[in-house]
Amino acid sequence: MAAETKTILDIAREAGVSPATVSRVLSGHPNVSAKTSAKVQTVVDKYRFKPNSIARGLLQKHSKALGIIMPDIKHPYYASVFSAAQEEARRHGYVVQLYRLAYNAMITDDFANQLIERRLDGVMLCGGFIESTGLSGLPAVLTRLQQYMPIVTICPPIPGLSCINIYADLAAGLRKLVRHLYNLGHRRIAFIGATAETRSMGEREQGFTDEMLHLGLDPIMQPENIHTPAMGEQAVLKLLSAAPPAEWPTALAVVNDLMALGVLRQLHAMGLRLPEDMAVVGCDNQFFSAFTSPPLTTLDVYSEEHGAAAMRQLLQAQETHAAPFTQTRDPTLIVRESCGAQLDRRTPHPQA
Amino acid sequence: MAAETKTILDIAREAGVSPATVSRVLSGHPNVSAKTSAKVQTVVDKYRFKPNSIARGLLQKHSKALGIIMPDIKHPYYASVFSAAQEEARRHGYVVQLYRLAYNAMITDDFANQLIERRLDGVMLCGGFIESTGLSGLPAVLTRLQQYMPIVTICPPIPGLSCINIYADLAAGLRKLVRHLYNLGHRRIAFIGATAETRSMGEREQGFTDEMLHLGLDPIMQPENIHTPAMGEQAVLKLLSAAPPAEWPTALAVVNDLMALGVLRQLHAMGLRLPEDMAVVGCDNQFFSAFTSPPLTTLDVYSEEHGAAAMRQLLQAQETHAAPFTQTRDPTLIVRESCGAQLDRRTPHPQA
DNA sequence: CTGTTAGCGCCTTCAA
DNA sequence: TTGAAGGCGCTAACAG
Repeated sequence: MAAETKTILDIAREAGVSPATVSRVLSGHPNVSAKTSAKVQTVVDKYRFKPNSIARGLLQKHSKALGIIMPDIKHPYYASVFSAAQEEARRHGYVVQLYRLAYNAMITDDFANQLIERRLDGVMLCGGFIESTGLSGLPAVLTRLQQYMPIVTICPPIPGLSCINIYADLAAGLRKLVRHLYNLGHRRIAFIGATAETRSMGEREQGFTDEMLHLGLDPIMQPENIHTPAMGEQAVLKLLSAAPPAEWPTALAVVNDLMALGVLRQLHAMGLRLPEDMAVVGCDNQFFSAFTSPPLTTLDVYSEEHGAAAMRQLLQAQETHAAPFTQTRDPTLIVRESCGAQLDRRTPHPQA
Repeated sequence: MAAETKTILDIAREAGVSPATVSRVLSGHPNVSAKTSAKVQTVVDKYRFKPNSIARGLLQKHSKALGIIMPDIKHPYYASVFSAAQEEARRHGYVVQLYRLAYNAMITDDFANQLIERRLDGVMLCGGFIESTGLSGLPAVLTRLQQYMPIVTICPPIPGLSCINIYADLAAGLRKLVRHLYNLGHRRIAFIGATAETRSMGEREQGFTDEMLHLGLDPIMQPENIHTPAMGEQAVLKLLSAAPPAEWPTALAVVNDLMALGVLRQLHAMGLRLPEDMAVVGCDNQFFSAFTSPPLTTLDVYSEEHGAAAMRQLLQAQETHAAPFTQTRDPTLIVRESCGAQLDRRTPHPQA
């Protein structure tokens, strides 16, 4: 391929100038006479010459490439973050590279080395092992990586690591959700998908439990480590078969909208009317959440805004060695029909 | 950042050998004595030295980076393709960069130049303008790009362009879908989302129409250029308000599952029972399609398989200048409940 | 087995 | 305003 790619030297020769001059016109350097510039431009156009950005990068010590590390681009949450981040990077002349890191995979030294060898200009981390609560060398690896390039994370702050950090306060979000259900008359509320394995999931659970206790209610927990639609179905089955219908919760808070997909389906399959017989709320406000039946009440967690903001900070961190900081925001409650908010309030919901 | 990055020269000096020797141990070259190798390795480890892959690339004339061009990574179809392609590339030591190209945006010379300047080792194109049916300089731009790097496309073949090409035969898929509905007793079937703007969408429409005519039925078309859930809602509204209920179609074939999301919702909102009052089928078999209500009968189009296969071909095309070829496959019918296949066949569906 | 030499393609002083 | 020279960090001959 690229059979006989011309170099800046070829162009210079043919234009009868020095390579330095060609370099100058290529980069729009001011000190070139209009005549010389035109002469060079002609040859450049003739061969559609494209300077080798790799060679340029070698000299200027940058790759104009940023890494994005996430567990699964097929998950709509990550897709949103990635998409917004890519667009922001592009606007600044950078390309993004995706590095997949499985949900349960540690960032090994080898993994970090890849990023270093590629001389990335920065790295954005989102989800996956970054969120692990387990003991690990995570802060150490990232601190080392950070000596080579700026890092920004989209997740609750990592203890022991100081870097730019942006996230949605999911605990606050879950509190909103619980309060909302409470105001609708619900007293027996279950949380589906509880897990302490990752911090962002742990935060949801914490927010739920805190608010329940605060309201004097007994939190009903249905733990699950995996939050797929299929697990949502199973979780409902387990939860509801553990008690007689009279003792069932009247509302279900699901750890995320993806899992809620399965919850809704299972509830339908059991012949329950939604939201009359059972209210359901989710979290993440995915593209499909307005189109479930019934449409899902959920939490907007600003995936795109955070992806773009994180990228902006990363770009900025390269120039100004800005001090690490944490930025957080409370999710917004999106009320649709699955919570039953539109039901006639004069017929109060059956209470515990 | 990267305060005082060591170079191979520093390592060589400290180890008391030549840079060439360091290079050799780094790349596992055989001709190095165990003793020297160990000596060098010690110094390498001491400084956690990472060779600059950019510099290496400059010499070896490769970037070990591949470009993936698609319109919207948030769309689950593209996310699947991208995800599988990334994984395949990674396994071969390559990174992938995402280049977004809006649905209706032409691949300009500038866009192609970016790829060339980055000295990508190959490019994969999927969806978007690549699929445009309009007159355009598309083959010209891509043919030029192809002089610099191998190209593989995932879409129906582009007239005037010769490159590796992988795709699912959507026309054949739609024929399957229509026949399936026909066998279930449906005679009035509408196609929602018809458009000739892109070839892959045009193929779906063509397959639908062909099979309807073949069966002696009158194809009912509801054209739409945009295939989002929201447009699905509107399309149903338009279609059904154009005729009295007695003349409504009994089945709807929707151009893709995303749009079907809105179709299902609107049908629910109108109080129709699904699939009894109206059968619905989609296309693409997205992750959510098994969890709609009712679960959607659809077509598997091998997004992941094709993403991985395309990447494999791209990698291979670099070494062996393999001749361009086209590979296609018929989508698989995925029967779920939205088509009514599980309904009691003894009570035949109301006929036209 | 190891070192020397010569660049990869570009940019950036420094002189002219 | 322009050119010459040196080097970014690495590897691939070619000697030894």
